[in-house]
Amino acid sequence: MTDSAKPTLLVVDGHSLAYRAFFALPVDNFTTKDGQHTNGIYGFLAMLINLIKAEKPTHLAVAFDTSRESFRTREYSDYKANRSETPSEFKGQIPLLQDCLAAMSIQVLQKPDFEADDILATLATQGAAQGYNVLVCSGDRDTIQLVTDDVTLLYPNVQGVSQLKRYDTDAVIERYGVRPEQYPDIAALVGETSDNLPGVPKVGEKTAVKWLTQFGSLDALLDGADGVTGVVGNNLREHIDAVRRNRTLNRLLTDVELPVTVTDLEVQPMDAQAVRDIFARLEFKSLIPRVAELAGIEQQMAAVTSAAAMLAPVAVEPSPSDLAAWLDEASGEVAVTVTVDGGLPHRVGFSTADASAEATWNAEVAASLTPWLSSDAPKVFSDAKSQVKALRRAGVVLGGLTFDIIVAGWLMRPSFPDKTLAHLVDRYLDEKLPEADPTQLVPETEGATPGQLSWYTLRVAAKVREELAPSVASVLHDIELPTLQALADMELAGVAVSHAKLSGFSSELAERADAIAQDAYATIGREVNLGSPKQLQEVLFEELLLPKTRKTKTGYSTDAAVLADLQESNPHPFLDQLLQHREATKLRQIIESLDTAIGPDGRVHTTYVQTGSQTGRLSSTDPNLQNIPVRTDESKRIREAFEVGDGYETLLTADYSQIEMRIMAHLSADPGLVEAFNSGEDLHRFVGARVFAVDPSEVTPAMRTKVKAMSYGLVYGLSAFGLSKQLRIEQSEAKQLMMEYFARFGAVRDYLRSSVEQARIDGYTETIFGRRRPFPDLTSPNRVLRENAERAALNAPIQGSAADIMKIALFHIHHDFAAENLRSRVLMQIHDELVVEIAPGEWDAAEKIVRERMGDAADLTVPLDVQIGRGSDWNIAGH
DNA sequence: GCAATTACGTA
DNA sequence: CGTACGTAATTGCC
Repeated sequence: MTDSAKPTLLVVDGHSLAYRAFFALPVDNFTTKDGQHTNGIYGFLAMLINLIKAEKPTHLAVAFDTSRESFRTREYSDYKANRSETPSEFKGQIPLLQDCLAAMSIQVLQKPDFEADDILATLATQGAAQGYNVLVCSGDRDTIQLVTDDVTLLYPNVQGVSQLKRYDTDAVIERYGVRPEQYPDIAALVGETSDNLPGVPKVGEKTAVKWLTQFGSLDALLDGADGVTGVVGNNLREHIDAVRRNRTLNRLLTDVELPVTVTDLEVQPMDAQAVRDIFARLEFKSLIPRVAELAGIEQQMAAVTSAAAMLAPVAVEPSPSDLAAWLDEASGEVAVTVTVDGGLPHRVGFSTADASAEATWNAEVAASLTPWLSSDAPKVFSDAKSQVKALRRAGVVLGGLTFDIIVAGWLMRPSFPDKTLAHLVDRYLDEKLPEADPTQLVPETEGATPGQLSWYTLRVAAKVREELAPSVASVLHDIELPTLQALADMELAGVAVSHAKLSGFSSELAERADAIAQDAYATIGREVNLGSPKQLQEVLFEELLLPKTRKTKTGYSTDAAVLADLQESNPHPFLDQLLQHREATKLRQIIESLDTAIGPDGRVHTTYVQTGSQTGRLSSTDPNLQNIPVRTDESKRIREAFEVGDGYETLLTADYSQIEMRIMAHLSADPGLVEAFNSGEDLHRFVGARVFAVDPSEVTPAMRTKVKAMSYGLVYGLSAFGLSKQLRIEQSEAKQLMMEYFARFGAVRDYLRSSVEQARIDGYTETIFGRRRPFPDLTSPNRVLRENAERAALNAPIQGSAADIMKIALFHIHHDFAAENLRSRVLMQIHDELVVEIAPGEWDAAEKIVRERMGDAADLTVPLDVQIGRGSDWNIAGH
């Protein structure tokens, strides 16, 4: 029992426990999508969390070995020499584990030349002397010697680390028959196989205990060794030096000099955001709430000493005219929050540095506030787009949008999911946004009102601005905020989709899928769920006995590439039937989701997620209009359902051709590639002619396919292995192709190399327009993480610059259409393509704007080529 | 009911 | 062992 009046010090041997967890947990179940093994980290943290929860330590530290070498190996070179090489899968986990502990504000201690247990011994001794209850958690038996009335050992059971056994003095006596301080004497006599310390032959615990009880101490035993009879007595006399050596080596040091004292180990509040970040990276979803629970306890404790968070002022609710007058007089920026109900404004709230006000949206409020809302008076929002849309539905065109904290937060940290005001309040203000609990009918806590939300928004904006690099700020103001307004209008406009065209096709595909399924069942003689990879594996690899394919986490892959390979090596009708079934059902899925998304206005309104990618691209959801099939004949029928809407004349599509390769030419300034784009020749033909040293007219389709794959692959960091795989050629041939390619376009390789190197130095990549993406993993000692980061870093400036260019073109077009009073409007953006709905009589004017704005969006050393199409539906217009 | 996994559509 | 996304179905866990 612990004395609750005393503080509790918990010291943990990180290395030995993580190592046990590593072997106890199946590595297959603990691997991130990046390939990082996490079983040791996970097992250790799960144990530590349970331990903290159960023991509630007031002071805490985790110690690590720095390497296998220590003063002990210098004294006895065979110490631990029999241990097998530490698996590399484990080694890489230790730095990540230490990152986790740092995020949890847990003190990590290690010291060259000493083992973790020496640090534990030193801290335990200090702690006990200073009146702490001390808990030592270690997987090394030598720590038994530390147990006293004040020091308890927590030792893992044989299996894993989930169960810890408590050793106090009585428990040690019960288990080993001697007092804790005598345990090293026993160990010295018996020896420790795991440390490569042989003891006295034929002497086990029983004999050792008997001797010690008989002689009273190890010294007395060794002095009186001549009096010990029998074979074991002879053995003892012969191995007396080994015993002395063992006893020296297994004595833990209690006077290691450390940079901290026990009082410095007081439990600190966790950095909640850092914990979430690193746990998310390691994909420890289930651990996050468990840590949060702990953090809650700690924050309560910490709150006693730290100042209470500022409380949001109660917003006043003035008359509409007073509110408008107050806004007009506001000197600086005003934060605005519009709550939306049924797509329309419901409540509006405003906050300046020193006051907040709010109102319920109605005709009178709308009339009073519209002039200010549509003016250039500076306004800050949190996630403006949905609010901009609501206002626009109410007839108000928002002006003066100068900051959006969600977009700005994303620009600074595009990889982190700070997608709500609450996240940002947490991260930048270190406060909790009051939120109503949606699971409770009568919430215990009130949610913040719009005025209060604005107050938080304004304060977050100030913090975010401080951290915003100038180049990123310019991306926000010059690209993202204008784009936001254009996106709002695109979403509101939607695109007309014909239910009639879709529903017929859908049932046709359903019938086809059904028929294929029946054939497939006949082929294999039973019914299976063709949508279940698990059941398919049984059929393919156990019943049809086809060769095993690429491994996945849960078995063997059955994806299309794998099935195509199988079909080639082991042709079987089932494979084809499965592929066809997949194709039909997938197509039907897409059609169905599209069909159900058609609104009462006959149009589909997607949502563009402006913060949806790490590179600067948009993403599209509910439904995703950026992955509508295009490659096959069947998919054309889907695009035919995207029609010009009532009151409009035709659709226009405009796409950038080879924009990423053009950006590559610009950034690398490769003379060959620049010439390719300035020559007017087909890019792949031109490149093929150079690579294969033939005349452009002699470039065969096969040659063109190869250089095309190579060119596109470059942008993604493709390897010779990947290239050979894709082109189904020998790796040696792929290697040769890459050599020839770089011999002719060497500046491309130089650029790619130097851009990754620069990113390693800076810690981030930057697009032509200054958009940044951090890459902390470029310096990771973990090869998987590092190489993944290198490929992403290679791609980010190219994909990101293309996204910048498209956004610039988009908002310019949007702006020009309005400025020239055209009714024509942009409907969709598919990364390098725009779809525009042209009002009657406006083709020439609209086409000119689109062509010029896209062509002039960036000033590169190569031209931006824009392809324009026209037609009554997306399929026709897209040609 | 939720999360993980697999597969697949786009640029 | 190719970047960036979103969706849907199955499956296993809580």
